[in-house]
Amino acid sequence: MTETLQAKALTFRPLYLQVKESLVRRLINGSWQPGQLIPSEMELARELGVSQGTVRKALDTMTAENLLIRRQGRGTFVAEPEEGRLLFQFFRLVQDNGGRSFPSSRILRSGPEKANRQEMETLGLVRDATVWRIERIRMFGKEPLLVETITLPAARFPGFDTIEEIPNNVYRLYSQRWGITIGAASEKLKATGADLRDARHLGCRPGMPLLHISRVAFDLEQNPVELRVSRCLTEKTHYRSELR
Amino acid sequence: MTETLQAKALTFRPLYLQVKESLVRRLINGSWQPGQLIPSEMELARELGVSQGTVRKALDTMTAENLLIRRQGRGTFVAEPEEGRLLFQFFRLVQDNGGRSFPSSRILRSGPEKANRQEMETLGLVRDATVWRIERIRMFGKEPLLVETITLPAARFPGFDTIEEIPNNVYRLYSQRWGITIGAASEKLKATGADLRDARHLGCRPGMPLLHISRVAFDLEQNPVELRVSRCLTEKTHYRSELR
DNA sequence: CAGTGGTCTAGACCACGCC
DNA sequence: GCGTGGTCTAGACCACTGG
Repeated sequence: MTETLQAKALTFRPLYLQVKESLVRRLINGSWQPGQLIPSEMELARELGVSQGTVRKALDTMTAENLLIRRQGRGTFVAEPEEGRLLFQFFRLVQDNGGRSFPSSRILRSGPEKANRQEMETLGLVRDATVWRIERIRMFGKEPLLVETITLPAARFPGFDTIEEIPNNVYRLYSQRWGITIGAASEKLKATGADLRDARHLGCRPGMPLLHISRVAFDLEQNPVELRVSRCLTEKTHYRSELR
Repeated sequence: MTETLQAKALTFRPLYLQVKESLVRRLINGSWQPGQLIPSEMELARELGVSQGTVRKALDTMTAENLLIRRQGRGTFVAEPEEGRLLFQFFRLVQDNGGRSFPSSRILRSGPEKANRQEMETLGLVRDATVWRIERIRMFGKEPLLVETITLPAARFPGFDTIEEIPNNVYRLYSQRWGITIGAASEKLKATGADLRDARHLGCRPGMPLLHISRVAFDLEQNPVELRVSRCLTEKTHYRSELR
């Protein structure tokens, strides 16, 4: 770290941010795997040639971003994509009765396609780029909850078409198979009426009000890597948003 | 602060949290007003008999909760309810074209009522408690955006009925008139069809899909103080949710 | 009991805003 | 130039975990 000391007053970057980036790089390039115990503050401080306090500040900001989990007396661990509570970090649909179970999935279609205009724009693709497009229904027990379309840039997910069975938890798959960690997402919500396809899949009448959620998910480097459009029944379920 | 040193190993509370609570109390009881410059870290440290670092940690957590705004070189200020960006902390509706202007309001009705079941439960009221209920339309220019009902416990907002004109920004009113600062809110979103009343006010057909948002807002002590139900057209507007 | 993260302190220097 | 918050360091002690 000492050799990267900045020129004074120009392009000042705090040391702890440089440390943080160096550590995030280890997450990105996979040298630190999800669930793994990382070295202690003292070890990292020695290794990087900075004080323990500076390492701590870097680790604290990463913890605040849900990249790490710190446990007093045990150590600092790489957060697992969608484990435990984190499972619900990106899943905001809650049953009205308070239950927060996780819906199962049934794949409708899956395969390579040409990106449409919306996909090109949100995922930053060139014209006619290939994407993997997955359509599935998600349900609580036997009750259909939503139908969704997931779009992935084929270039970032090579060999996706060779996956034998697409799991319910795809973020975990992205991490395990391609080392892609979803760090943030941005959702746009609208109310819309069910079209004929929605109605068929969800077992409702056409025109039924649906919650339309379009999500762009970003990797640790802030690149958009997934577009997901969900159309959701909200008779027994709602979307929960906490404003802080 | 020294006289409140805790008994060892029992009910351990970090010093900086005690400091934080002591400072939050100044916000609650109004001795620090919105927009005001508060004493510097050094002054607070001296006054409370702790180190500057401990004060800093307290101030940092309060800043993270949007209670304070720190500006290097200038000082630390009490956040103004719904000022600048904070205006949009609790306003998640964005125009599809990217505009984030703030809709105007037209009051439909306003007055005292008996709390209904939902209001009793979410606001923690006794049976037949009096509430203020305000109904209004909000619009971008001449285009109706939503109709909403705001419910306030009369006990927490004495004299609300004497307000000559209810402003667009009610959170600022709560703060100025009753010293009640909204610190957090929780929203439940559903898709629903417009009823006859919605249709009349919003100028749409009955059955039109609407975004139904029901919000409970909390003061700095985590008491629920406002229930707000909004029914929103989403043809040119969407609800934005950032997942981090 | 050793090792980890969590808290607390004290002091130095830096970047920023304002006069 | 001065005062503010922001960074960085070093060291001490505390609370928690697991062997």
